[in-house]
Amino acid sequence: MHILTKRWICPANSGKPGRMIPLSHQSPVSLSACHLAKAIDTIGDRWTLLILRSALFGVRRFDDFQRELGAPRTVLSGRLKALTQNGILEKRMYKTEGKRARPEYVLTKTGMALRPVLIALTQWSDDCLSQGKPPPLSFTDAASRQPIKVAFVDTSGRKVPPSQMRVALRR
Amino acid sequence: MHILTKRWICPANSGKPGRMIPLSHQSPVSLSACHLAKAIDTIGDRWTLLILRSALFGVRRFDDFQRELGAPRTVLSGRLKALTQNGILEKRMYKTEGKRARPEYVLTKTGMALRPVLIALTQWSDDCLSQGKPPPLSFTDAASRQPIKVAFVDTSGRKVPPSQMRVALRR
DNA sequence: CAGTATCCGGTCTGATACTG
DNA sequence: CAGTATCAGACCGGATACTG
Repeated sequence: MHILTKRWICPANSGKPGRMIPLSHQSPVSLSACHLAKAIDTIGDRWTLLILRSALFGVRRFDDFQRELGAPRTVLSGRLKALTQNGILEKRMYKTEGKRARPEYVLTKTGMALRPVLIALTQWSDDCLSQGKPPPLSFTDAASRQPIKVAFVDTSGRKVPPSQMRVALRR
Repeated sequence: MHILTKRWICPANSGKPGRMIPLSHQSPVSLSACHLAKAIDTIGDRWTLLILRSALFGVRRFDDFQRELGAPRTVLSGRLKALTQNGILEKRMYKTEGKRARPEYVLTKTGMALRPVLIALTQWSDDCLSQGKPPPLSFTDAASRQPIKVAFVDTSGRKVPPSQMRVALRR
């Protein structure tokens, strides 16, 4: 039916018709087999994303999430449970001197691995959504103090321009 | 109250307590001023994200989206309208020889700029969510044919390890 | 604190049908 | 095709209260 017969290639879209992603009537991968779709099912929800935002900023306690997000407690409870079950947050007991233990929700390794996603989203917002407003946060390299961006890199660690990126169906 | 008094620094979390993001009771940026929160409000919704997934794979027509996603037509209609109003999709008329014009929804430059976000999400899913299942898609450099990853880079285009990344509040 | 329980009005979802 | 119309039911948002 289309390009997929041999191998599915997705060039960059520069706005010029010739370089546009070719029209297709169906994605190359079914929703049920698509890893991206699975990720969307797991964290692609407004409250869940807002919780992850706060978590990346160091928020860990139920009432801190609740106060900051203004989410109904029942909803927050449900989302934290789901994130815990999916291995993105870990619920653990935090004990301080003299006080009794309290639960806290901490990002697991899997949860921390979402950082590039959320930072890429932040930079998209900085670049495309904010009309003139300067970004309140800056991301920098600890050593050089230069600004950091999210971008495509090859195996040697060199930046690859988006126009050079190709998507192919695994054989 | 916490680290924010001087400058807010967010080191990497390697799982070891000493390197964890410090506990905070509140994010350094209010929800209303946060660019990330704005992005979440704009596209942080299951159907919207699934629509963007299909759009990046070249789907452009109403019924193609509907068939692939199984979304209620009313919902799909609403999401496409919102994405168009937010400048992420452009609704335009596509005319083919002899047939009458039909509408199609094409990613704008702003929409295409979401590609790193969705590819980062795909790679997160590949790395953390898929139990053994190999990813159905591969992302490569057109020239070298090497695999491509989403990562942090500095201004010189060199990859920066996540542990070197710092977040600071703009003064 | 950290939740669970309950209630209510509203929006979203899902299914099906209908129109230009 | 590309939508709008309609409708029942689920889920959400907001409030408040209760418990360990």
